Amino acid sequence: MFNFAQYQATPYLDLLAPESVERLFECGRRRTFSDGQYIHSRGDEHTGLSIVEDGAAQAGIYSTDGSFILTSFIGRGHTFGDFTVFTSLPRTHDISAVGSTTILDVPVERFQQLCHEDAAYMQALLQTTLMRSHLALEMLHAVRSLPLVPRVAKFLLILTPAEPEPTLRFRQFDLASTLGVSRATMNRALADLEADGLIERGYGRVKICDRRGLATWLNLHSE
Amino acid sequence: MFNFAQYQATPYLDLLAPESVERLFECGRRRTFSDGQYIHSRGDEHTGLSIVEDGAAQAGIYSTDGSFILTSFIGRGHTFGDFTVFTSLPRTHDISAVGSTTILDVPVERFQQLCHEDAAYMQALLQTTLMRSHLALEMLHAVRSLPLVPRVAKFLLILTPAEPEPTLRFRQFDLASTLGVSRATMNRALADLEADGLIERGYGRVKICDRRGLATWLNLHSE
DNA sequence: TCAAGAATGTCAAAAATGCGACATTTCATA
DNA sequence: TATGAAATGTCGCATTTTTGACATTCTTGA
Repeated sequence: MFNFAQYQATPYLDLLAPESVERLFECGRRRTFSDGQYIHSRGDEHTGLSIVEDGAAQAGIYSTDGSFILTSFIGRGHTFGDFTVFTSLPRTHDISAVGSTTILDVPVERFQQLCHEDAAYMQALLQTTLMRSHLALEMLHAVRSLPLVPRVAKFLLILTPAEPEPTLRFRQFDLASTLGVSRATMNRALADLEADGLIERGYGRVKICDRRGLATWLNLHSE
Repeated sequence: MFNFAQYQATPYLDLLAPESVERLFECGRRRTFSDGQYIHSRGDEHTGLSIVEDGAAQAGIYSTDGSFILTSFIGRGHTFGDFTVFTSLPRTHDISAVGSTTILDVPVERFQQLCHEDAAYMQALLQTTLMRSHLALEMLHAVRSLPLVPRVAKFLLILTPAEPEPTLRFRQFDLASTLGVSRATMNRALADLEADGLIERGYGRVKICDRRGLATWLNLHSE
């Protein structure tokens, strides 16, 4: 259910039976977005559960200086906006599409009704939420206790999607903001990891060459 | 449901109807702990949902150097161990009692059965989990984007319980580890906040004099 | 294909933080 | 109540990181 070595949560849709997914699809409204397009902003009052049907999305917060602080990568089958369904929180993050993306929006009342009819919807949501919460806590712990390079490694493992390719399409500037360090420092850390053959730096992207190898390296260097 | 100014999540028990709480109490086994006593450790395979019936607990991770990195304060009515019920994760944090504390342990199967009988148990759990997840993400964002003093302020707001008294019984050394800074730096930051009359430093404790004032101060200084 | 914009790689000076040390204060308890 | 242990307050000095700058490389679109 939870793959430690991969540092990735199981998508919501993968926790539901195929027929439940089918029913969910019937309740939602589809919207498509092109690469980089805004899906919604932090502070929006618009409620509802959103599901990535195809493509992917990024959740984070834009700073005033133009940098983007990434919080999570939302792959196919994952949800966002769950906060708005079960608490009275507004949207807490800026979400934008990564590649051509289809989002399924399920209105709050409709989703709550589904949960009422079949507890599996809520249980699956609780499961992904717990896993993602765990990952957030792991990031929090990393940022406070790990030295620079392992810290970067851990963030890369958590934030980089396994599918469709293990690449984070991010400028080093944004990656630096995401870790709370400067671009120069991030560059040095990435150079270190690249020297060990664990990642590859590209123009506007970082590729994890060997996910398992990086995880192993991290275990060796996190104590 | 969620008090922004207070940065505190609603306890699980407060989200349940009194009769539901009653039933839950009948399913669990009570254990009492004295101040500082271990409840369980990170890595434990022991499963089950734990609820703070009386007193309080701290969740965090012990470092090899003896410092304690606090992740959350678990007040009366809050749960922990939720990970073990709905995912296959082991215990992810070290938990210890704060003051004289009574814990209610509900076995996994028993709790799952309750959820099956009444969806309210799961919904309430989902709600607190989402709120706490939100707080974790806020801490994560703070640690990456805020300057030292506001960062300390935000952590104090999130980690310090409102009840029974707004005091964090922590050495500056541990507080420093929790924020990922040195004791000297923490001391300077606390001195700053104290000079503004927002907190009071004590021996082994930090007191928030004016919670609302601190929140207001934070809003002014977090951009 | 080429030029302009954008991102990376790198350096030196400045700033912030960590580290170790030590005096002082507070607390627990003998 | 006296004493030792524990925690705080502070001070230089060493180290790391940031900042700003600039050359280089890569990408995109005219």
